[in-house]
Amino acid sequence: MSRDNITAMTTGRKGKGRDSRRDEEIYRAMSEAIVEHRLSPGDRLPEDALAEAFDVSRTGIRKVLQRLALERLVTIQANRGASVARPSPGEARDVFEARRLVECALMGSAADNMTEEDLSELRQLVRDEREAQADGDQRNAIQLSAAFHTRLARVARNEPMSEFVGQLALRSSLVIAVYGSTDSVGCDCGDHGEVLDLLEAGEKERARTWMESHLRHIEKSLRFEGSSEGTPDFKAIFGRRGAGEG
Amino acid sequence: MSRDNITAMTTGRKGKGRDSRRDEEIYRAMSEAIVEHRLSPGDRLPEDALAEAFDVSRTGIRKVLQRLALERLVTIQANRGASVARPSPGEARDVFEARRLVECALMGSAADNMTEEDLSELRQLVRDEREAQADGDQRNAIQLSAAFHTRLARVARNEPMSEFVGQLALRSSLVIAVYGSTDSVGCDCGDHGEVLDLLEAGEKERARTWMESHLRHIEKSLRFEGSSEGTPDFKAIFGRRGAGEG
DNA sequence: CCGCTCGTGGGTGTATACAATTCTGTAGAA
DNA sequence: TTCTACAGAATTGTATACACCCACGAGCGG
Repeated sequence: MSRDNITAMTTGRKGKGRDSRRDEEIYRAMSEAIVEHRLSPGDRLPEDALAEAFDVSRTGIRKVLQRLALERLVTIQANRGASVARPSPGEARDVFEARRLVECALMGSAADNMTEEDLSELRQLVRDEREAQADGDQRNAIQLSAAFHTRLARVARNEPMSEFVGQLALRSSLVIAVYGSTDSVGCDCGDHGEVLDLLEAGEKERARTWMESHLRHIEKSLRFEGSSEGTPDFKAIFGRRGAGEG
Repeated sequence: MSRDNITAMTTGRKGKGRDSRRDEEIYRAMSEAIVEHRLSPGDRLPEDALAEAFDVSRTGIRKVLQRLALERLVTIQANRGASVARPSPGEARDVFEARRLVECALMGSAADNMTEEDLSELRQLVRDEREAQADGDQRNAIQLSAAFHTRLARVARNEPMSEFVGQLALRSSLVIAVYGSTDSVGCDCGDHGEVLDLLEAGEKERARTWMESHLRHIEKSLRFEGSSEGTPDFKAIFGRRGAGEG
């Protein structure tokens, strides 16, 4: 969809911010851009430029950046500003380990609480994701994959858990942006539809093991070579020249 | 990583805020006040008053309030300001269900990764908590109980998970503030030291079941009667005609 | 006497101004 | 030529000012 159109609509008049949901809009736009890899890890996020881009003052931008920082999608260094987070290999490992623990643990109550509406929405997401992959639209595919996991977690009807999974899924997109090979997203690690079949059939244990191996498969496809932690590795930065993103 | 010490060191000065970590300071002070029930659920948190209390401008206060809101410790209503969150019964259930899922799942790697230092710090927390309970210092006891669970989660060496547990523990303190009977904290639900013994002995499964029953016990001690969400139900408040209690 | 409308005040939402800090580029000296 | 020191620019951190919104209360009409 067109984030810019939405922005334009709500900004109809450039007057004062009567619209208190503008922050949320900006947050969504930025996190989506990060998840879809239109913003790459390490990219600087100057407040002024963002403020001008969204036609708000730095105040609003700062609020969003702080939130993104709490969610570990951006990194804020004191007096040096914000940039898109670049997860370390350790962070990457933690994120996927957490996902294995949490998402697998949720399969039970997901099977118990699955409704027709859940199922239909999830199957739609699977179709969209397949289509995106078929079209080679990696950006959409990544975003939809994360959306699937997040939506699936919501079936368990536990808000703290589903929110946590949502954050982990977002962070995973960052991890894949840094360490992922081109097909890390889900091409070769099976289809998300499979787990829906298992859940629909009430096969909780098999759903759990499916999710476990699914996440393990993604994690194993990551390539950690040559990225030292903490210090920005100029090797990767110089190598980034030619490729916008893949 | 050892910036906490720096924060503590710089705490002495109350002069002008050239300390850019003042936000963190304020955050800790406020969350601690909430956890220790010095601030009660529903209490208003006007920005001006807080700004004066901490001797900063509203800007800094707003930043902290937004963070606390993201962590569900305070509720921010548009144009109506912030107040200490008042978890609904549903939220309370979700929080404890999430804790059961997550904290139990962490027992395995906690047992694997437990070090001498972990153990000694945890045992110290247990001693402090016992002492607080013996002294009838409920505030400290609550805070220390939450600290124990948070510290224990850190043993699993997974930052996203331990952060999540930390947030859930904080929210639990709020839940107890609203629905807890006086002894909900931990008087009668066993001693935290027990799980340390189990973990030290490598009894993963027993540690898991201990944690499960521990959390279930706390949850069962909650009293949900008479506090409906949002609107206080005046039927229950004034309708003492039919109610046995009077 | 009760209900409705309008005015006022407390408090939040946003923008802007100013101070502090970091980074960059240049000039000078060994 | 190279390293260091300093100055300027750019960007963030913080405070303040002003506009807006909602709640409460007074005044008016039914």
